[in-house]
Order: sequence, then structure tokens, then C-alpha cells
Amino acid sequence: MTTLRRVAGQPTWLVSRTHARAQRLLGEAFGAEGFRGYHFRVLAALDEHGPRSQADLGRLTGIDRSDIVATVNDLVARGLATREPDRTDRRRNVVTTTPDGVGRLERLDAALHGVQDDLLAPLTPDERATFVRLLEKLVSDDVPPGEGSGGVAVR
Amino acid sequence: MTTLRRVAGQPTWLVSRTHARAQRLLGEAFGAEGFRGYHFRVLAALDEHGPRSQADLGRLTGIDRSDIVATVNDLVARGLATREPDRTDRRRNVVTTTPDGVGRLERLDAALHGVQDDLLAPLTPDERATFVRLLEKLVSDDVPPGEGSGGVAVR
DNA sequence: CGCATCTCAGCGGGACTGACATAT
DNA sequence: CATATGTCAGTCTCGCTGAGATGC
Repeated sequence: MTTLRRVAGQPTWLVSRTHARAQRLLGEAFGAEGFRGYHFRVLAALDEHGPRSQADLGRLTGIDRSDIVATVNDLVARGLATREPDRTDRRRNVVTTTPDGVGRLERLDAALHGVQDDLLAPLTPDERATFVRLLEKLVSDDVPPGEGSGGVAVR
Repeated sequence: MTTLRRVAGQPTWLVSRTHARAQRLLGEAFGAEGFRGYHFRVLAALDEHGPRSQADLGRLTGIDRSDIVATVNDLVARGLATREPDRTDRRRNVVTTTPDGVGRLERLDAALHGVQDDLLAPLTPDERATFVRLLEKLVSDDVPPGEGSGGVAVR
């Protein structure tokens, strides 16, 4: 689509465009039900790791603490999660999924799989696997802004 | 960094994180001089294709027409480009780079190359080439929202 | 004390929409 | 007439900053 040699071969640009495409597809799949990536990520984290504090959810999902607040607000408002004070550490809120939340996650999960297929449609199965592997290599190296090289390791 | 199996293997998620990382690096490299990706893309398009209408620039860069307006405003305000009415088609503005614009592009280009190296640092040279190839395959399939499957082909 | 957690307000980049005036 | 262009105003997701209140 683009013939900008100065730009076309640049990973930053290509990643941006791919990201935009993924977002468009996700928007179509999730947006219809009024959900965003943040909702999915938090629900997925709760599903995998069980009830967690908001700070933990931030670390697990890569979402900033301040954005977790709004996301959990949404989930609670829709009856997909509950937020309760932690008795053992009164700074914390423990977030838990409701059965509705689990059900919704499964539906979003299915929608997401459709999006993946659309996104990776131009690639062969082998290429898809390679693509994911390379991305994982890039991302695993990613250190969240605040945490220097201390290695907080997400527990 | 993340152990969300439901999320970690998902290309959409991985692309998002990679994009965020690229944006952070780009922000450090460009932001210091007060530039954004849009500025670079438009300057690069002008450098490669010569003076163009704003609509052409939008097609060449993948930037929406309405955002081209603001971007060109910035470039003109900084003396990096000029905007003149097209005599042969009075709907159009012809955007041209100034010598300053060319110089600035070269500096941004150098900064960008540094960013690429940082971004792809975890990959071997072979992997980098593969990564770029796969991304290009994904992106070349990308059809801008408005244009259906008509194949407008950017001329 | 230092540190972690939660919350709120706000910012910025990038992509996009809808509408409008104008010109082809 | 339909279409293309430029412009303006506004929305949305995502990532992030800064500050404050509370609790460890």
C-alpha cells in the first residue's frame, strides 16, 4: 500500500500500522459489545491468577495502576467483577470475577480468536508461529517504565 | 514480564506491546526535538515523491486527510515545508519541503535508525529480516478504512 | 520514616468520524 | 449531478504523569 522506502522498511512504522490494523479489528469485535482491550486483559488476568489486588492486576496486564481503576470501575458496574477491601492489607482492593465475568471473558476470547485469524490471514501457519515467537522475544525484553532493572518479576 | 497465557500468545496483544515500546523509544528520540511520527512520515513522503497535494500525502503515509492538515500546519510553521494552492486544480494545496525540511528529515532519519536498533536488539540479524518481511506481508494487505476493495493503489 | 496502594485529573500520540465549503 | 479536496471539531484507545490520601 505504501511505497515509502524511507519508511516502509522501518520496523517502527510497520509495527505501528500492524497495531492500527489489529486495533481496528478488535474495535469491531469488542466494540460492538462495548468492551475494550483493557477489559479483556483484566478479566483474563483474573481468570488465570484468581482474585488480585489492583496493583497486581496492573503488573500482570501491563496496564498502569491509574487505568486499572477505571477499568475495574467498568467491570464492577457491569456486574463482571467485584471489588472488596483486603482485610489483611487495608491499602488493597481485592478484585474478583463474577460468573458473568467468566462467561463474558469466554465470549470475548472467542471474538479475539476470530480477530487473530483475520490479522494473520496473510501469513502461513509457519509464518504465524514465527511471527509470534519473534514478538514474544521483543516483548519479554520489555521493562515497564518505572521499574528500572530491578526485576520485580510479577510474582 | 507477563504470564498471561490467555493473552501472552495473542498476536494482537504482542503487537500492541511492541508498538508501545516503539512509541516510547520514538518519543525519546523525536520528542526531544518536538517531533512526532506524523512529521517524519510526511517529510519522508515529500522527500521521496516530491511536492504533493495533501490528499496524496495522506495516501502515501497512511495518515488521515484531517490529520495531514495539522501536520502540514506544524511543518509550515517551523519553516520545514511550504503550502501553496495548485494552479491547475484549485481544490488542492501543493506541499513542498524547504531545505530546512530536508536537513531535519536527515536528522530524524538518523535518530530513527538508532530507535530501530534498540527496538530489535533482542533479535539476531536473520530474525530482524524475517520480522520485517512478515510485517510487510501483513501491512501490504492493509486496506484503508474508507476504500473497500477497490484497490486504489496509491498511484 | 520510607514505601505501597488506590484514586483522580490531565496529557499526548495515533487513528478515525462526521460535517461542511469549495472545486472538478 | 457525484466526486475529490481541504478544513474543523470531536471521539476513542492506549500509555503515561503527577498529586493526594490512606495504610503498611
